[in-house]
Amino acid sequence: MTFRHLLKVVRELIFLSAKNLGYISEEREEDEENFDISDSPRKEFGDITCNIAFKLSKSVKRRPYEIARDMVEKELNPHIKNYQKNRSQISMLPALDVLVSAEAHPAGYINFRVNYAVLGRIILKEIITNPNYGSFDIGNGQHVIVEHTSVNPNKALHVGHLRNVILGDTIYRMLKATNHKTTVLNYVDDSGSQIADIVVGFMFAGFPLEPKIDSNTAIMKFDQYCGDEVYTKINRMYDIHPFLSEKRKYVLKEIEDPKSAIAKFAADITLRVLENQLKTCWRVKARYDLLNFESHIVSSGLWSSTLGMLRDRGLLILENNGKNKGCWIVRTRNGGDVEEADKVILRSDGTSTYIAKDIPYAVWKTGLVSDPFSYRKFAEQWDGSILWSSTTNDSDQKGNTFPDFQSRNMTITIIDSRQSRLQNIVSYILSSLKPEVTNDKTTVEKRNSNDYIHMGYEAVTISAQTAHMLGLDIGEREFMHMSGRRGIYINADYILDRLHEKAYDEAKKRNPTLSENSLNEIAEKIAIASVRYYMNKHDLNKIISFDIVESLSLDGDTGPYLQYSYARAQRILEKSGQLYDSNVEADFELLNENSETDLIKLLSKLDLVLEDSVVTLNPKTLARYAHELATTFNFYYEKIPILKEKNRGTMQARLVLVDAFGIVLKNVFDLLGIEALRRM
RNA sequence: GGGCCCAUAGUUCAGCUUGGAUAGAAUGGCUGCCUGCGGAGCAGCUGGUCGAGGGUUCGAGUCCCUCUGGGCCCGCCA
Repeated sequence: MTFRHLLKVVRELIFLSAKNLGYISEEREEDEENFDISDSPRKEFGDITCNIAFKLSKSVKRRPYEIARDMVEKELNPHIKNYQKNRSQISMLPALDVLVSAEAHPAGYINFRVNYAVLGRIILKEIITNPNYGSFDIGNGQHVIVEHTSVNPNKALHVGHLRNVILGDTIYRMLKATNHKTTVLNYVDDSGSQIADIVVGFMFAGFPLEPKIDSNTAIMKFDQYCGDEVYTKINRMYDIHPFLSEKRKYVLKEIEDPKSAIAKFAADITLRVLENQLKTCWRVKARYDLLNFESHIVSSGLWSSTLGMLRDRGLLILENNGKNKGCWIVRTRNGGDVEEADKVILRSDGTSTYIAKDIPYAVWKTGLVSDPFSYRKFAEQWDGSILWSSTTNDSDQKGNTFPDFQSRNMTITIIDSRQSRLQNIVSYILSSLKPEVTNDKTTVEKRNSNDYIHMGYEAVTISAQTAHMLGLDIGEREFMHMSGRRGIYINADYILDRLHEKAYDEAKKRNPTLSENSLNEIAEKIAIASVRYYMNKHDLNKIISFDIVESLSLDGDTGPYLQYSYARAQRILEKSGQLYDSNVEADFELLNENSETDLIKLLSKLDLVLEDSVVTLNPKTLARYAHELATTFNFYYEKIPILKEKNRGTMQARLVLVDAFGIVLKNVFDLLGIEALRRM
């Protein structure tokens, strides 16, 4: 019995009442079901509110208030008062005793009041006894592929990448909690020109293979060294030293041949950078199931077989005229009303464009081809799971049994919205390749719209203030876009380290006797919570203007604030010692303060919130809920004494509430990838 | 020129999907609250022509249209 069930029961009750009074006729049932049941915006309007009277007033030709009053007096209140009699008509009937009354508000709403003694008893008991409270079945075991991160392996992650990693990992956690089978992919573009840049830097521009170690600074991570030093500098050197540009072309060509010495060197570098990048991803508690290497798409034959398939279906066409003469292209003006330029897939010299490898990859993901890859174990991750890697060397997979990575249900690709156009093209190609299921229209519609989802989000930019701090001139602009090539970005580990230091200082102030180890452990968890909450709480369609000063704050609407409210609750439970026994029945009628019933109501909404977040693929909703939980509890904490309460029964009931709050918040933490702390 | 996205308090953002009752946080500024369950907190004050103009509606921050300002994309770059 959660708030979701409660809303459902109220809906049934309203619907039944409206029908009994003739407001809704049998034949128009479907149209008339379009009314809202939701929680009331303000306490004085009760707990649950319904706008059906507004919706009916047109067809019934009476004023909303009259309809509302009629329903309340003749049907709703009698039902609520005598709910026992109506067992046969209303399902889930235990819920009816959760309602106290209905009333018609002069504005036209029907407002219901909830019996918190009953709701509290049901919901708190459920929370305390069910460790998975909040998780429920939306996915029905459906297999969903989530691709995220996919950072070119020539640089360290910056805060923009962090948004991708964290959003992706949170989506994975949400899907898992709602009974989806999940496979998380990380695509490694190991054959692009950015790799060539690094190789040129090492082999022809004299960059040492190991970063220089300053006497007083820590060793620079290799991925950071490649990105900060080699990549940005080599890009400036091309203009000055034309011979390096020549070398770049040469390297690019050599990389294509897996047996060449340069290809092997490039592969070593790629692997080293990748391992460094993964450390950062793992640090923020992301995890993956599989690494897909771009080069394997070619060497496995997936590339050529997909090309063949596209040609056979007439999707890939050799252009004979115009500016694209001699290229193999996809005509992207689908549907007729959108006029777009055709997209070149193969250049006239036979080489492939940037989007090209995305197509076979998407085809592979959605299971439109049988799996051409072999797999090997790449690493064991922090959560104990195996990270696999694609390989084209069959001997690698000897004795390995690996999961089925392809999904025939749904794939979600998380890339920032600058890639929207390309993702639309990929999606269009996939839907054209898909076997038609013409006998079931809804299936076709559902498949085409839901199968391949691009989850886009806006970029993380550098705020004006931070840009000034970094000595960047941005004129009158309010923010500045990051650029890997130009070396304009804020390193992810750098931000995490600063947060760690700050959290360490704060924790030491409060816990002077704790060991260094414990303090560092706490500081790290606070740093991660801070950055994960920050990335999750923003709207996907909004640019994040990243400000270093503001992002280092540990107060207010931040991850640490959430952790703090959890720690407070745990300290109460800890101190209660023998006084609290979660197995003992409590008298929940004693929880009648507003601050208590507000909290109970909020706790009962977790599954509603989770459902909303999953259906709309929007972690923000969950993050906001976590914050609301924390503020509601903090208010309660300040206002109501618990351990100092004289009445043992009241104390017991309050302790149950505190315990339940902790469990719910921790479950939300698990979804957001934040660690709960008992002490900080 | 075409497409996508954004505009709400000094600042950073919720609320818009599904229209409804007095537009919410955080932060900043000012003011209170620790011998009390942890002050990484709580309370109060301050602060809003919801970018502009039309339209739909009994009712628009929310839906539709136009405009303005800003960002991104539109390559045989990646």
